[in-house]
Amino acid sequence: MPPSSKPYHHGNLRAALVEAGAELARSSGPDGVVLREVARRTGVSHNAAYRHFADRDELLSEIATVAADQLEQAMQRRLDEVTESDPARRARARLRATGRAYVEFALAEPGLFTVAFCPTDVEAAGPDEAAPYVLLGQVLDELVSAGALSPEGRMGADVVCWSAVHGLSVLLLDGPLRGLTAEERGGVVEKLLATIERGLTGAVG
Amino acid sequence: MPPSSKPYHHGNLRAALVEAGAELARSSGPDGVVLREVARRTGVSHNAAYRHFADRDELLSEIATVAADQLEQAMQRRLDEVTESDPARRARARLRATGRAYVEFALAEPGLFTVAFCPTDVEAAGPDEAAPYVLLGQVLDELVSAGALSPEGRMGADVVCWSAVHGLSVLLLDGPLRGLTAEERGGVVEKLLATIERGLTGAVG
DNA sequence: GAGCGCATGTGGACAGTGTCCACATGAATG
DNA sequence: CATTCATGTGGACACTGTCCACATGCGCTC
Repeated sequence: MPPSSKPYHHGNLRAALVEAGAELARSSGPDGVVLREVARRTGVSHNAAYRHFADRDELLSEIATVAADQLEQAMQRRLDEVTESDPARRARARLRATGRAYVEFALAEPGLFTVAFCPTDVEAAGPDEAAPYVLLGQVLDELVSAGALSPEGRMGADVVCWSAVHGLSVLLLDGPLRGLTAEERGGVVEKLLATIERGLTGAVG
Repeated sequence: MPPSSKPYHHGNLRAALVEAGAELARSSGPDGVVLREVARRTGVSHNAAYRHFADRDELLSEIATVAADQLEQAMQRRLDEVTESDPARRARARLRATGRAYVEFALAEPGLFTVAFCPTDVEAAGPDEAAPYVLLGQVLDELVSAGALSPEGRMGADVVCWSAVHGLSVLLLDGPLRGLTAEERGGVVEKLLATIERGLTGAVG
């Protein structure tokens, strides 16, 4: 039986709900993910979701995973665009690309970005599980391999980088920094990336 | 007529509502600020608030101002504790104290901190109005006066510092970094502050 | 000092939400 | 073919923000 049509009562309701919810999240953020509206869009009665999710929160946290994956993919795309060949310069460029992509995604997909980080209480998993975090860790490891970052400097560098770009994203999104022009935003992002890079490696290349 | 008792229908209902709302915000964050509960706690009927606020959002944004003021006061207190006398070292210490106080407040008062930065749509005011932002700007100016930060480096430094501590606060609060022990948190905060300081000034004192 | 107006507070209503319940349906199993 | 159990339905409840018509009484005007 092809996964299209309706092999069972509805077929893959769970996936359909997550998809509809993600669409809602994209356009309206966490508060836009209304259980009854998700059901409506999936062409199913309210309550149907309760056979697949204990809670609205459980659906939200599933959507959050989807959003985090999209963020990671966006970062990966930007990473792949780096063409620099000198190892140290390459690692530095890839670090900057990571940060740039992060803020870029937040501004391009504010709803998804917000959902990706909305407190969910579910999954007591540490930061190691978050896909974007893993990616950042790899890039920092490259920096160490290239000799641009000392092993001592590597410790906790993840959190420093992440905090900086995440904070900037939030402040630009709905914090006091919204309203900046695209040009101003660009300058601020570069300044932040340069500062972090210099702070971690002691120089900027 | 003393502002106690009830000089008019209720007296200063507006202020009472804001206070009750702030209490709710402190214990339960933005979603905890429920119009009807605020009214209940103030001993007034629901709807009464509508004579003083157009909207729940308008009340929330008033509470946000209160929360921002408390944040600023907490930062100011920590600033005043710096005793270093050498100008450059003093300015650096004060910058670190500012950042430390910011994260400290976020962790100590998560509800108020979140409310202080929840998107309110009201007041299109730029970042210049936010009290904590002004404080940070002053400290950075001290750094320039003390010769520890170049005027070019000063440009945009506000945003860099703010982004870093804000991002860290958010990630520690309900992001993937919650669950860190107090000790781990302390280490991360210091690492972040040192990195920013080195990135801005080129050295760490 | 009497009377009135308008800001202030009240009670009721409505739509919308998340969640619980009892019930319906039908695919898979014996 | 009958039964079972996961899956989906419809109705209900408590709760929310917001709008409405109405009540109340302070402060102004005559």
